[in-house]
Amino acid sequence: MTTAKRDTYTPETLLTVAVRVFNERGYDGTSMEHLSKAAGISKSSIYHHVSGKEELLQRAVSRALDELFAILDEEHARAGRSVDRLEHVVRRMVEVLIAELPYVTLLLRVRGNTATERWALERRRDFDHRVAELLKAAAADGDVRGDIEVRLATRLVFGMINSIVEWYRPEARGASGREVADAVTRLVLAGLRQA
Amino acid sequence: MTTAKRDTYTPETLLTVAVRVFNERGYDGTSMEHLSKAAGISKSSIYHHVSGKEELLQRAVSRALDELFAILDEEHARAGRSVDRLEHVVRRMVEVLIAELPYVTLLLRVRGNTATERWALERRRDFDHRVAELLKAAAADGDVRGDIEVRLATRLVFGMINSIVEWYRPEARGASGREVADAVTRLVLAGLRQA
DNA sequence: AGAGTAACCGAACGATCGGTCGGGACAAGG
DNA sequence: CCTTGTCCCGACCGATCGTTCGGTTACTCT
Repeated sequence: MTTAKRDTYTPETLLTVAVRVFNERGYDGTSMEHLSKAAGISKSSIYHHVSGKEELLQRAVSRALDELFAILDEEHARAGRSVDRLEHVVRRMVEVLIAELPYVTLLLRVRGNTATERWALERRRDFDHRVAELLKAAAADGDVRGDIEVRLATRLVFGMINSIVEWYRPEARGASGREVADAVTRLVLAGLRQA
Repeated sequence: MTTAKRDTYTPETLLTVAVRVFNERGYDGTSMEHLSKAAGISKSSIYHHVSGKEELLQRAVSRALDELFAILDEEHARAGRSVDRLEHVVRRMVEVLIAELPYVTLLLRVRGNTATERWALERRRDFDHRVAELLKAAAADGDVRGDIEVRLATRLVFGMINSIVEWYRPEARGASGREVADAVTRLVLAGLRQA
């Protein structure tokens, strides 16, 4: 029983199209008409696969959040010196962000207009706090410079990492995911580590 | 002839309200009904002051762009060693971003759905290129590390700076504008400068 | 007081929004 | 062959979109 169906849409394949359009036009700027044009099926047919526009958003941001939270469960993020665990998390965040680029992009742009968006914002805050605690622990160990506030540094580092979604394009072979992860890790840790 | 009118709206004061709402709900997610509620006047009254929704966006992003471009004309951005001019521009970008927070926030979120948005994106790209050339010159002087591509570093630095709009709130006395500018400049330059 | 005008309003415009509905095309299984 | 269920469609729903319009209020100037 292999998946030998006709080339028809599933909720997953439809999501791929929807997320692309959401990122191009913004979630609010995307109508179901836009989605139907991009998917090549009628507007009403979309409702055969998903309950509506918001379910597509929910599926997309959930996927991104799950991948990000999974980083914190990895071995190198749980054991070892705090500053090294932080380095691992930073590197993996960049890698996940690039591997799941459209989904993370959408996640980082939600504004909180609907219940789904507010739920996503809340989970994002949870994740941020977990990483902030890592940086705080590294500071307590004396492994990062003391002349920049931990809270401020966390936000700036997140800002740099998250900004990748604004310019990274996998098709344009400017820099591979690994190269970007290297550069970010080097730049951030060089700026943070105790001289 | 001082401006001793009644407390009535002008295009400028209306813009202040509109930009606030745009940032809360997103431009596409904001209806003229939302604006009228926030401004305390009727929907149709808004059209007495401005030609429509898009003019408000145009005024806002123009203001942000003008302030940013003005940085490049400042003396410290035009004379001296490239790496020092870069440091000055980075610091001033943070300061302008904080001083004109709502306007720059809106600018950084345009997606390109309308002609106005596409024009804003183009001017932003111009600004980015100007700063990238500064970093390139500093690299040619041997003042910044050579193991990170200039193009990549530019984008990451812009990412860190621009991310400030996502969390900085002037009313919450967490860190003053100057403190943030200090931290960013230190973090960025420590990561960039040749060891 | 009267004229002029800036500021504002409620009602309504056509267009588009997200979503619903009844039914048709088509492949699979008997 | 006929049923069954998946997949899809055009037509349409009430609501809301950005915008327009005719008209009223309220302030300024003479």
